[in-house]
Amino acid sequence: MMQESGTEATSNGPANENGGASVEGVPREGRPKSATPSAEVTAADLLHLQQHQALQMARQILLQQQQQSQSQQLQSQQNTGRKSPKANDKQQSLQVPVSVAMMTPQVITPQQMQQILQQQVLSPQQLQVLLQQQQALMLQQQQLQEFYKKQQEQLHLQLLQQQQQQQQHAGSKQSKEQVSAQQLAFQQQLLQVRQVQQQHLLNLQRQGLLSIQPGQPGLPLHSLTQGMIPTELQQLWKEVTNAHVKEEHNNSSSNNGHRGLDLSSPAPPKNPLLNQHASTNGQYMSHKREGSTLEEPSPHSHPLYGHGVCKWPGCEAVFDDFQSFLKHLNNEHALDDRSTAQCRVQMQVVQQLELQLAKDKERLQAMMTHLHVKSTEPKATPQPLNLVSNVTLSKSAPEASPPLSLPQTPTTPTAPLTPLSQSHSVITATNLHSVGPMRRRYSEKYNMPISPDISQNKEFYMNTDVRPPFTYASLIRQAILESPEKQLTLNEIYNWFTRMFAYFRRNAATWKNAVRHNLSLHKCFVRVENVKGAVWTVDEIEFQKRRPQKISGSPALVKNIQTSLGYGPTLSAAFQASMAENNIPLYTTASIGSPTLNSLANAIREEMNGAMDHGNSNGSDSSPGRSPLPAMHHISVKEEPLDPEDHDGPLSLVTTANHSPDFDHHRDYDDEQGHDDML
DNA sequence: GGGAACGTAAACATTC
DNA sequence: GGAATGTTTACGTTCC
Repeated sequence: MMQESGTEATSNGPANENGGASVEGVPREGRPKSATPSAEVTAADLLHLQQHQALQMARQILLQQQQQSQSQQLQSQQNTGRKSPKANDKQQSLQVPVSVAMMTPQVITPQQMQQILQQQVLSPQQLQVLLQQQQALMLQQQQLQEFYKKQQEQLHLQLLQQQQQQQQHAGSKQSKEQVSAQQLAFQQQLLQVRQVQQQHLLNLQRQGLLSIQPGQPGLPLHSLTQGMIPTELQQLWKEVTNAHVKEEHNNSSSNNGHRGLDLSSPAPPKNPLLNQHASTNGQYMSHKREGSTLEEPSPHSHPLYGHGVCKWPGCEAVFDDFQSFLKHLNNEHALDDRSTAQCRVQMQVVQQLELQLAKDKERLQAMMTHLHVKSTEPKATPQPLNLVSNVTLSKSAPEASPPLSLPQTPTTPTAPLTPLSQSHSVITATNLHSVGPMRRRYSEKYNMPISPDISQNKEFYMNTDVRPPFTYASLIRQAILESPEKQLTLNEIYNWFTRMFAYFRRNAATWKNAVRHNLSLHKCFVRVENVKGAVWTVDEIEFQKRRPQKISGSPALVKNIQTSLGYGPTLSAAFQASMAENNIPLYTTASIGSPTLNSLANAIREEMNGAMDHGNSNGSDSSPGRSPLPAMHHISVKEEPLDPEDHDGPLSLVTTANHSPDFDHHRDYDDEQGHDDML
């Protein structure tokens, strides 16, 4: 009735339980983004801490150097009495900008820090990796510190020598040059530290440990991802060197030796960026080809120009002609801090996308591997015939729950392990979400048990909205037989459906009606009045009786088994080609797992024999046309040429086993009559 | 092509 | 009276 749709919302059991399952399923994929920023240490924090430590250390060293130099100058001044007080003031003024310059990049406002904290939340794993790399970096800094100490000692020695010279008659100019040279060396070392930091940071970014949100070109990017960008370094260096230059100029000295360093000079705008890229990320140049954007692009195309729109991130300015765009590009997107930051952002975006792509590729590969499909990469390996035979058999006897197969159990919802059919063995994007009617019905045919499949692919069915390839009758039976008392109320059957299959968590009106319809329609389902109401049980005899067709008695199947090495007529050419192209080892021994072919064959033989023995003692349910005996003989015959190294062999065996009668009945039903159909 | 099994929809009755 | 449950019929599809 149409009331189903109305009752679904208020449905007692199914809706509640279903809702619970659904709710559980949703947060499963949730990501711990809700963690409070203050509760976790971010990469930015670590980086700032590290930078702060390094700069503090460097500043102290510089201060010590300058203080030493200053004290010695004072000493020499006191000794010689030549130095004027002005010179002393200037010498003091020298150290101030250095200190300021060293401190400036470390200044972060609380708002910025909060922004950083909100954006740069790391997981514990990422934090651990980050800490390890931070430790390595700190080690480098320690080495650098040792180097600085050595430098300081050398400087001290030189100053002592200089002092001796001064005592003789030399002026203080040489001392200043020595200090400048030492500071120059220090700055070079500092640059190296920065480069190491940047490289380290980029590595972190590449590893996904540090993600910079696009559209935040402010301080987080400015001071975190780049550590200290070249402009800052230039500023720092300029302040240091200009002080010297100024002082030396004031002292009428001409010493341009340290100005030969590129960074010391106010370089034209292009160079710093290029240098920055070259120094911080060599790959960036090749990937982004940033230099090309600064160069004269080809007249007809430009990476940043398309459809009359500037493709610079966040720009989207429209231009009538290319020249206007070029003018705009050179004017609006010239090299400055903003453009640099935007480049960084874009680099982050690209890196994140690449990372995501790599992850998705890996996931796809894992999925394909799990599904025994070799992805989209064309394979020249021809598909063995056994595969084709397997497919044929699978199609002929689709529902197959191999009693010995598939030892692994999926822990994640990927795809059903149990071979079911050609359409379910190979999960594709189209059939994964098959929402149509059950076009493939397997469990009903040949009395294949569905319990192995359900148990093995429980996670898959529970979490994936894919229609289980079983008939309603089989599912109902399974639900009932899984119950402790082998009886369930209708509502409990509903619950089982919704609990076990994500697919049945929707369209309840349809499938519930079908369940009721099946319960009433099939004689195998017996309604029993119970204390707590009516319950449904399964009459196994009737259940086995229901299908007087197929498998053993099916000439087609027998033919398929006999000619299992041939291409089955039911196998579409396209599917064959696809299988061959993708080298899909559907149910080879590799997919089966541990059992060797011989042991597998023996096991199947034993199962068959046992089943036949069982069936011989109970011929009540056997129809002449359903005897699986011919199939058994075929199995034996097919098994003969099996060679453990022959890849053609096992599949026929496996497939035969796959659609062999209900082995699982041994386990599920204490072998009551699970093999009746076989005879 | 026919029969069987199955899925789906629906009408109707019964029970709670 | 409404919802849940159970029965039955009809029809289309798939498979053999």
